[in-house]
Amino acid sequence: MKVTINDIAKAANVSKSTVSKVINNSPTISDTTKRKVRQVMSEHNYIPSSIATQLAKQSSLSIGLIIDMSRREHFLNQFFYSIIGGIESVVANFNYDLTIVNIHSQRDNFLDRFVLSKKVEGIILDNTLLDTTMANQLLEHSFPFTVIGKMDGNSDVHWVDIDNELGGEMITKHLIEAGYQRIAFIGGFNEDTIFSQRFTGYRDMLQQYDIPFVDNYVKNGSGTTEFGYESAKELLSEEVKPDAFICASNYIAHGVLEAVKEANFAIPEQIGVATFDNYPLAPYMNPPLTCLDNDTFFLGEAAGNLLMNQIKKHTDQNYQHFIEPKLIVRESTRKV
Amino acid sequence: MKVTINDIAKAANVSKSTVSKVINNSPTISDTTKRKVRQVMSEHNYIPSSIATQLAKQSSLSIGLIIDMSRREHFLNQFFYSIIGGIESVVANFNYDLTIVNIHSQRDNFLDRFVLSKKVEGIILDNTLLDTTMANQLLEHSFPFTVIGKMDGNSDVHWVDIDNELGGEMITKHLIEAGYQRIAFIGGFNEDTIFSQRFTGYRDMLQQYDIPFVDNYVKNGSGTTEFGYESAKELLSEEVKPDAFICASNYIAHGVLEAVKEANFAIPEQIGVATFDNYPLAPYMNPPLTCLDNDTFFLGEAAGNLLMNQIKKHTDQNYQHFIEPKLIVRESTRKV
DNA sequence: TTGTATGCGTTATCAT
DNA sequence: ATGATAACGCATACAA
Repeated sequence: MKVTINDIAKAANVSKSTVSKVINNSPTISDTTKRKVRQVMSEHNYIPSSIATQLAKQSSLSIGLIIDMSRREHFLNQFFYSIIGGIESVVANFNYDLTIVNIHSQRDNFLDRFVLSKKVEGIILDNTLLDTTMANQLLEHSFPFTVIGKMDGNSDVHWVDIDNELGGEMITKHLIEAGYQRIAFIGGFNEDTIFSQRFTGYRDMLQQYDIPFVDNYVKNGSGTTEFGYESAKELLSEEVKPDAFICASNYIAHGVLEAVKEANFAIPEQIGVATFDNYPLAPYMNPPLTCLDNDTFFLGEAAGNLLMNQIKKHTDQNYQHFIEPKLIVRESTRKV
Repeated sequence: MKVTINDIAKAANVSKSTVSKVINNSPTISDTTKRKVRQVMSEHNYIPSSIATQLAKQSSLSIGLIIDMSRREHFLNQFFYSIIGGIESVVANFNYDLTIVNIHSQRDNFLDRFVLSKKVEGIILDNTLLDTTMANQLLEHSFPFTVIGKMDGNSDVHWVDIDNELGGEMITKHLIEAGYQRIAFIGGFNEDTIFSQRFTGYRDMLQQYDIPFVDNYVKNGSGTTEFGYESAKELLSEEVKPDAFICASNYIAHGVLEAVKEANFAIPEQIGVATFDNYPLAPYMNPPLTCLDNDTFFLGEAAGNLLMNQIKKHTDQNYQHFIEPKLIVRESTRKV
């Protein structure tokens, strides 16, 4: 049933090294032989064993994307599909493919399972999955890896990240220039890097415009609709209300929208609302929401390129870089 | 730098077959030897080569999930993450892992690339990616595969699907029992299997309740917010308006909601709105939307089990089955 | 241009 | 309980 290179060699009356050379289209084989062998191969429905090739070439031709499926709420989850698409689009050019590696237990040693066992030739993971120790281990083994998300502390680590700080600046600047004066920031927890980076951008931009930073206008909490609703409601009942809200997530934005409408303020005339992370329904909210858009397909591409360059030993002049978000202005912040 | 089973054998003063047996925890090796060898292995930081093991065992320990990334709009994409989670959760139990295989060109022969080359031991794909010819080819090779989505025509094909027809029935029945009489169905194109199955359920349930089927109450078109909006607006301006809308997608639902509010009808008192495919923001719409919920993690699990049973040659009594959707009743259809 | 021999790093069979 | 040796299916250096 199973047909190997030997069967082809016999059937074609050549040696198996000749067959191998035909498979790899070696220039040292005559065209007539190639034709003959190929003929036999297709007659016998022969496809070389990928595993045997891997062993002989000492290369698995696949890379791993490490994820932690248990964290359902993770920022990257919603963009999983497009990130994978981006990664795949580049590794496919090298005939590599992509293995999804889920981390199961706390100390799931995917390093052993995939890296040292040579099951994959490189990995992509996000910065929450990698501490400095592991990064150094990988570097010692000179095992190719790329991090999604900024990594501090080691200038040899290849990473690509969305520029969340810039994003925070952009969205804040937009609101200021649109004419809003008292901008609230309804966000997540400080421990969340993405949140705190965005928050930093917000804070810096206020300063740049000499707008006083009001401690009370910043709400920390879970990224839920309820939290958005409660926060906005609370702020709107104060003496000096905010006139704009920056929401750390769409859920929060929904809650804020509800609260603002309930309090009978007009959006965007009286209150502006902007949110991070554009999503398909954002243009169809009432009013359509101004968002920051992240090109996560491109993020995946960038990560893929960074990794393949390491694998192929191409030098990469710039292996730590940010991807700029894009501001999509919609009705919800068109004050004028 | 690279340490193999031979190095361990020498260092431990045993033969490499002994080392191999220790690796595989063979009962024929004495505990003392095991301890000794394991000691040496960890000292040398030795991890067996996955590729060599694969070749020797003739098993790649991995399965493939075939997808077509170019179809960004495909129904299953939004559930990609949870489907993968479901699949991974079962294959991981067998120490298998999951390779993402993107189909690039029209006639990308993933059959050669992955199936015949033995790069993976089984595949999961959706029914739009597989015609009867290919299914038969796979069956001939007795290559394990599982289809996501119903496959007609061959009783040997393993598949699992969401019961969309039942879903259509459930949502319709709910509306009828909630007191709505004239139920419109705003959907996609008839060529879309998912849509037509749901539509069939809708139609059947009307009949079951002796409610006349009004041709005009069914709108076919793209699943966009615009289409939902226009369709609802049109229907609401008729003499005998519908008093409920079933929406084929969340985008459509958004459009319908807008149109209904604009026409100043009260939801759910005057008009009921229900939609397929529960999504995170559905509970936070205004009003919260009644949805049909599909457990896509479970769908992935089911597909994984169906596949692993084939690979492990466990007989599966029931290898074609539906997953029941769940109706989540929210404010938008609470007429009374 | 083609063939021979050997290696890739394991597992498995059969002795011992 | 352990070891020698032959697979596993291909690639490649070197010889012819």
